[in-house]
Amino acid sequence: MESLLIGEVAARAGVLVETVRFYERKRLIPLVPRGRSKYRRYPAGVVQRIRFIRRSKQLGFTLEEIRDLLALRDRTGGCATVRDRAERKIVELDERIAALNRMRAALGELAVTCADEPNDARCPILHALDDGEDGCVR
Amino acid sequence: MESLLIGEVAARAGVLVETVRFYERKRLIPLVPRGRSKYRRYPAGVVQRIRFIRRSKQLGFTLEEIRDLLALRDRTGGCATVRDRAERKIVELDERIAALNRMRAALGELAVTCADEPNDARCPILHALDDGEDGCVR
DNA sequence: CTTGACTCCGTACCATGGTACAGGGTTCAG
DNA sequence: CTGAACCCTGTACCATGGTACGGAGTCAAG
Repeated sequence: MESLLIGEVAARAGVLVETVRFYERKRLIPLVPRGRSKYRRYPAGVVQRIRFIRRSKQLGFTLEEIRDLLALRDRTGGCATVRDRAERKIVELDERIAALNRMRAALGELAVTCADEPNDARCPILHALDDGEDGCVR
Repeated sequence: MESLLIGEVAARAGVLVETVRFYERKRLIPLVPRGRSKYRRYPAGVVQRIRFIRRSKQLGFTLEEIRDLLALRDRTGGCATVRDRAERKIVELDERIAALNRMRAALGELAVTCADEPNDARCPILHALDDGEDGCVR
């Protein structure tokens, strides 16, 4: 079976060579045997693995979480575990969405107030940022 | 008018002393005159300024954007400009929310499929991450 | 044999928003 | 006068996800 040099892997997966080495350092892709030279010799499957990483990132997983997902992918048989990870991530996404929605709503209200009653001497938005209530002391 | 030492400012604003110095380095709060010693002497208004920063952060502004907002706050009379910044930020928040919603929806679908037809040998989620369509070559 | 393209390693750097020292100086109470 | 508690500067470090670069080795074609 023919093996690929890192540049070929990177090109096929759509990432930079440095990124492939970065993923290796982060243990997302395995350390592969080197030939007589010190060149990495990748099996073709690594390209798929990197694409898996890309898609997982698009779904909001961090590299650390993806390492976990890849481990499940490697040891076939953990469908329920994978689903669990997906569901946890969904909860997290929902929380992030809710947080952004709260910001959005707060800022939307300020913008409306400001649009209704603009006041250069005492802009409603700046005023709210100055005096807003918040649990400041942590 | 009495002035405050940095520790007092930090305590009143609810941040660490290092954070106050950090904000000074980032030019979010002014360089203040020092006394006979080299201690910073802050006017009381700086506490309010730091709270302004905190609240702006809560609304999703970056420190760079907050620097901008503070400049508008300093030169009274830019209510329309402030509103413009707020509206741009709202658009950005909407985009981020939409992106997260897309991730959420995609992952939600995968989780449902996986819950309907779990398969340890070929988990629908892992399978989708392996073969998903995406514009890979950039 | 040389040249160009590729690879290697190690390290530094980017943004973001801080946090944590180390090794000093200052200030105030007792 | 001494010690605690504060302040100073400068630098390094944290996570996140890479990107860039220098200097050296390798490989294939011409």
